[in-house]
Amino acid sequence: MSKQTDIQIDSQVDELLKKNNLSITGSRKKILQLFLEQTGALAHGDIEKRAGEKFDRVTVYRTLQTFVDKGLVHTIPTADNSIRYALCKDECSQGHHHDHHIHFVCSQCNNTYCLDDVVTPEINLPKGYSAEHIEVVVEGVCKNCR
Amino acid sequence: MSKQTDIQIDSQVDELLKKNNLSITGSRKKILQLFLEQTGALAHGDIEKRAGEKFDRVTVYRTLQTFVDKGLVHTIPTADNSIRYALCKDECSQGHHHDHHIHFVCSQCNNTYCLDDVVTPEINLPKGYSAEHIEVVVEGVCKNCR
DNA sequence: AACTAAAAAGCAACATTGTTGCATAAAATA
DNA sequence: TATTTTATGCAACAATGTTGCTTTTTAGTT
Repeated sequence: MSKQTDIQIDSQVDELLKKNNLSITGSRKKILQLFLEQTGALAHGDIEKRAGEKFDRVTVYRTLQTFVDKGLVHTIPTADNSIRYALCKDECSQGHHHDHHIHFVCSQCNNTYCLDDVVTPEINLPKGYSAEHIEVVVEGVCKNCR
Repeated sequence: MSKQTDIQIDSQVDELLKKNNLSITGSRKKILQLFLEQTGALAHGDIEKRAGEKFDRVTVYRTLQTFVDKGLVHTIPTADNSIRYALCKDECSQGHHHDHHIHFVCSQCNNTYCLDDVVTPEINLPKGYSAEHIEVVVEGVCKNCR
């Protein structure tokens, strides 16, 4: 994958927002850019920090919520009370989430990755339980930290 | 499984605390009792409510932390910023967690269950990643709500 | 049973995180 | 460019989590 120029990212951002019927605003562009600029997932706090104190906290909350509602990003549950958000891949934005990949949290660098090629396994539930969604989060050491 | 009397639960609580080298105090007994009295997992907030405003919030935080440290309870990651805590089964308290079961969150009643009989599956990670712990959370409808 | 050292609980103050209503500003549409 | 719709910023608030310190309770000892 070749590194994109700023201009390329910028137009990619506009396109993504349009595709999801969102008006193009400063905060949405900036936050979406943060997601595109890096591989892992971002917590609300990360975004506030990296946005460079340009946006109100409320705006960040509302923007993230909008992105989740529109299917642009998905949430990743954690055990430390800080939901992570990650960009959905192409298949998501069509309306139904393609949420069948697993997530990986590195215990060293604390980065969160979507392992898009690893499909969630089948789970055999006891009688009476029915599954709507399966979330798999693997904790360990990532390829950059070993 | 037959319903236990209060006295039975009470002595079970003392035993559990002793086994984990914890001094026996009012809040620890009460909180442990809450866990034993019900099947699912509890969030910090649940405990504050059910304890009947008897304990300081700080005490609840510290007690839960102690329980996690000693391996009496384990945490369950969620996507709504409210960590759930659940009692570990016997095998845990020996020192190393027997954390190979999956968790189930009911989208109707919002209860969280440990499905102790459902073992976490093997996950084939990409080259370079190594797993230390695998967490599986299934969301769906539980046997009481369908 | 009383004494003592260690540990936990309670309290107050604070820090962080998340929410709501409303006025203002910016974007989309005509 | 004017108008409508939508998003942002601000202020105030609510909820959640943390820290230091004093008082109380527990467990061990005499």
